[in-house]
Amino acid sequence: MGKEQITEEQKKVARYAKAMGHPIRMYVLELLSKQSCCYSGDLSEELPIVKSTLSQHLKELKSAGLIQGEIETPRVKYCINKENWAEAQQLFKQFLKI
Amino acid sequence: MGKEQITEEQKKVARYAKAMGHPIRMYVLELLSKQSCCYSGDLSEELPIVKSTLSQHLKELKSAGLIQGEIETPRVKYCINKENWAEAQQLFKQFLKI
DNA sequence: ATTTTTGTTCGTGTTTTTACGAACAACTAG
DNA sequence: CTAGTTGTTCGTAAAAACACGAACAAAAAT
Repeated sequence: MGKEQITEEQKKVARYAKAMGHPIRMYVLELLSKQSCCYSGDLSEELPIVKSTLSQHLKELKSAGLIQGEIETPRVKYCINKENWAEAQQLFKQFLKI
Repeated sequence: MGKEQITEEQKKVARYAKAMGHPIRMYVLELLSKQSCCYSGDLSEELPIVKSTLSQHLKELKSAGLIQGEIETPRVKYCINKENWAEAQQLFKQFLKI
């Protein structure tokens, strides 16, 4: 077994891909990438999961850097993290050669 | 909590993304998408994992439909699954709007 | 000062993922 | 027939992902 050949870029794409690797999270990302923002409650109404589970998925997307949350008491407004979203677009574009 | 709003396309992209969601698998996919084919042994030499673990990752990629293996005794030649790779390209392109 | 609203966090349990080494399978070479 | 080569599968273990309900937190409304 040789030395590590895996690049930082590959790690980054893998990290983003992992965050995208669940239907619920894909749904959220697709929605946010279209309209840029929404409230957690709106998602909760549409999706077949309890709010605590949704909260976990949003946390996962946040920790991957793909979204960000802003408190607007008593609600939380979630938006695409534009900077990282752009990076993800770029990385996937390169990777997929599209 | 409302009805299931998640589309089949979102499930498909999530499935592909999940398969891409590990650095080792990203490495393999990127290599195969460039040169179309390679032997398992070549990968094993380059990557910092034991062969059984590599075999598991290849199995995962295969079950996601992104690669396919062909026995060339005593070796196994792995290639991109062109049809599904094209579908993945298409789906990500749509999803990322790139 | 309560109650209500909106989400997060915590505790729990189940399932899946990841990784390793040993054992096995299939075919070739000596 | 016995080595050797190349990968897969099996057995195992540890970590992470996923989902739920209960409890909690923060601010607004009554």
